[in-house]
Amino acid sequence: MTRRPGEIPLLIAMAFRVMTDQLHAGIEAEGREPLRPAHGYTFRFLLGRDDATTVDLADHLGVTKQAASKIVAELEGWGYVERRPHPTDGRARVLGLTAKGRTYVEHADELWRQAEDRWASIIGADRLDRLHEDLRAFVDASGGRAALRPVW
Amino acid sequence: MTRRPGEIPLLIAMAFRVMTDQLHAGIEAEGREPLRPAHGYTFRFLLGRDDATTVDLADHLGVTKQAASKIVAELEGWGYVERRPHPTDGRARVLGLTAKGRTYVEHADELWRQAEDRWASIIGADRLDRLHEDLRAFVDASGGRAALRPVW
DNA sequence: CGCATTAGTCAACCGAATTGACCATATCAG
DNA sequence: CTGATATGGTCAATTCGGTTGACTAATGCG
Repeated sequence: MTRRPGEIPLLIAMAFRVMTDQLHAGIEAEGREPLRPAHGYTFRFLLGRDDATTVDLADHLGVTKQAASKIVAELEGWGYVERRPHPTDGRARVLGLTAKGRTYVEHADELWRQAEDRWASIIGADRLDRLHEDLRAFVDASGGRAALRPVW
Repeated sequence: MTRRPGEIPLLIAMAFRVMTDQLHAGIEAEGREPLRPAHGYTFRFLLGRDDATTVDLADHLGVTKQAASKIVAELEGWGYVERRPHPTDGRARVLGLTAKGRTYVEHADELWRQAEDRWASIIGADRLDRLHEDLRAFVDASGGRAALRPVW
């Protein structure tokens, strides 16, 4: 088969767009704060670790600590995230999800599941699983953790 | 298999990042103008049609006509694109690739091929083909042509 | 102890988009 | 044919999300 070169990245960009748009539509319909993908990735990051600082988040997102700090401030203002003093380091603040934050993540997971299910219903769950593996393999092989950043 | 919900979009974003970064590295190494993804998509769009106006491009990219106009102006300044008067519509200008623009596209195709080959060498060409189909199926089923826009 | 490093903030700036106002040409209804 | 409306394009101001740079305060290693 002859793939047109450059088509895969284009399709990837579009697929990402479609999925996030679907999620975003779901969120907006609920009259929620204007949460952006970066916020979602922040939630997911904080779920995993309970000792993360703003600098850690910045590193994870692939942005400067100032930018990460802004994001955190926003989320804190909306009550999704809280900053607690670090137990041992007087300079640092430990980030954590509030109850509201955790509730939101569960809700978002449901929406993601729906988006993924839509895709699965088109190509089949097994192929979606394989696609998942292939994406993972490519990303892992390419330095493991690509910056998440704005994409153009 | 239990996929973690929300992981696929994350991986998609990362995969896109990785591919475009690889391409960008190739371009930059050649001391070329700072071409961005939007420029690439513009080239690809103009290759297909020879009667496109700035408004058409804006629609394709999913941005305002002002934004598209800036992109075109930039590309025109670098000699990749030219604006000719529209044969029948006195307001409009027809966009077209210059020889330099077409040469560039061929070159970019080569770089894309390389990026895709890298992926194929990891997961196998047949799986990449299938992945390509699956992306296409999803995008087509979701309104066919998602806006290309900034992705977060 | 002293000095380089690090977490975080404040402020200025930047790039790439947006909105809004506008002009000139096209198109359509009467 | 003419007048109203829609459309392609430009100019200017603003917005948004990020960056760079300078700084403070706490850390931790020699």
